[in-house]
Amino acid sequence: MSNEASKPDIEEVKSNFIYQEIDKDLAEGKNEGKILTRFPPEPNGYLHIGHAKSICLNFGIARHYKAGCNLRFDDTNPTKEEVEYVDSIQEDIQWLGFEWEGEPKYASDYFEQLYEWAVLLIQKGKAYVCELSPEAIATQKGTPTTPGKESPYRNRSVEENLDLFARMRAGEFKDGEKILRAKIDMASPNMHMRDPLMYRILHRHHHRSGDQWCIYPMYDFTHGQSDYLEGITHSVCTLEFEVHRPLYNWFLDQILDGEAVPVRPRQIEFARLNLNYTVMSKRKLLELVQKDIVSGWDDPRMPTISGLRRRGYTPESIRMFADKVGVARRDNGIDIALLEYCVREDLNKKAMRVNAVLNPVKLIITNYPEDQVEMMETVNNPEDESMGNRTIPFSREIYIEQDDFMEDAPKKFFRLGPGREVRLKSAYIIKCEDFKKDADGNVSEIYCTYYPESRSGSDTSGLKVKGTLHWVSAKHAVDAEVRLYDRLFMDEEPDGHKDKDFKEFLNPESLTILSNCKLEPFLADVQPLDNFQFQRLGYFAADKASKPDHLIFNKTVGLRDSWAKANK
RNA sequence: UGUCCCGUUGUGUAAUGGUAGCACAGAUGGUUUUGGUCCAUCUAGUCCGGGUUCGAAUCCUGGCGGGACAACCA
Repeated sequence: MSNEASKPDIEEVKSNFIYQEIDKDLAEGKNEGKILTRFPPEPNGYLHIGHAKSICLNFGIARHYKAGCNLRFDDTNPTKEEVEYVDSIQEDIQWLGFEWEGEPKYASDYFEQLYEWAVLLIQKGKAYVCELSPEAIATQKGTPTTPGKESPYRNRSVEENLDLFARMRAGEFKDGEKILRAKIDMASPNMHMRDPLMYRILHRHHHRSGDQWCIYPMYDFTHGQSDYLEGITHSVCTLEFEVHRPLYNWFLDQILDGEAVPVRPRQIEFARLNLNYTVMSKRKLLELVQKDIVSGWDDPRMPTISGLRRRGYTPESIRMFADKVGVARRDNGIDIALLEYCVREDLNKKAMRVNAVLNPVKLIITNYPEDQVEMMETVNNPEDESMGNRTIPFSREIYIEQDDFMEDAPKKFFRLGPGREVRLKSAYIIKCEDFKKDADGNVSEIYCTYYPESRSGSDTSGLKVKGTLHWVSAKHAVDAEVRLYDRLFMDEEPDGHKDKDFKEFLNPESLTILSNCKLEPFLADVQPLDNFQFQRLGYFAADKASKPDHLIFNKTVGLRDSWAKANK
């Protein structure tokens, strides 16, 4: 596998228990020393940050062992799956920096083989056609603490089962009329071994196989064999599939019938990622999309890969996050602050510093010549000298942030107020002489004088100030819309309440649109998804819909703000 | 009242019979033309009881607590 992720941009972690298990298998000489993993999404929604953990794990294992990782779509349910999802999943994986082995695989490619194996099981007396209704099967199945009852159809002859199953495939029956079940043990303590469904009738168009089939294999009858067919050595998945493992092994045992095979998949489970203040189920995310609670799967408030991308997260930051959350088997709840830390950490080194005033108030430097414009030199990124310098225009009238002025400021306030002095970043030190309020009592204009000898880079004034403000020259400013985001939910675990719907915890202020923002002219021709640090504010990325005549920026994450914290 | 899985600072995660470490979060101080970054310091943990052992987070055992499993979903 050769891909971007093979450049270790972060310390490679290989200490989790899955690596240790693989090392053991290798030491025992299993699978002829081969390693092949796989990422097996169902194309029924967009990928989210929880999938990113799995992707980084599976592709990361492949990278570590110089092996491959397959992408396989587990597309056995045509009622929920769509090509749009197939496409988005591929895009997201590639964006994250990974490359799968060969062509993408599809469980639907194995339908014919799976059908043959189903026939084999019937022939061996290990599967039968059942005609019970879903409700009847549910009651007959028992509960985790009480054994189930055998179906009256359980002991049909092999010939009758073969005939019925062939006619199921031929389309002689309606949806739900008949199913194929494995004949295992209705009293098993493991519910999945109580004669599980193998095939159901679904007269539905499939996104790949079209109308070729009207019976579709269940996931449980598909997954293990798909892994086997592809030669997957380590089938890494989340904990909820642990109880399925005996069933996968049972199917394979029946099919292999004692035959020694070079590679047999070994399933290893790990705990899924939980992030606080959000939900992480495709069903719930789909609901947010369908009910227009968010603008789509890639709404920047969504925990989807596409949402995070649009929000301004980088692939590196998400990989770093996956690395830091680790892999284990205990339930976990990750603090969203860790994700934010990762993106700040990455963007701090990469993002160009620019000036943007989100809530502007005009400031007039009364002793600065009316028509003078000076080009002030400023560093693009103090963390990376190679990013160089640029110049920004300075003039008599500028915009500063409303928050940077207080009429009656406390002693610890290092910004502007009557009689106070501050440095304008990359420009002069100014002193506030006066200000004006509008009819509503809001500060509408601030009047200052500047110290000509305090020019940035050649300051001979000897003046010392505590605060530095960002600013934008009024006549050179470009207008922009800036979208601020807060967490989508106000509760740490919105879907963790038994009697309350997760939507009750939606944060009504999760999106704030600022339409009167003033940016330095450099930002006039940005490309969608370009990352910047708006000096003193945070990291922002141009939205996918941003255009030169209507600039739109999304706030990725704010800078750490010890002033705001101290004032809480 | 079944089977299986899991309990390490607030949150994650290491330590695989031998000094309980790291990261995030939190606190304090220093540097700073971003109240950012960076640097330094601090806070805080092996669920409980018994056993094995020179020695237990680790092995055994009994509790307690949490999770998964009863879709013609994956």
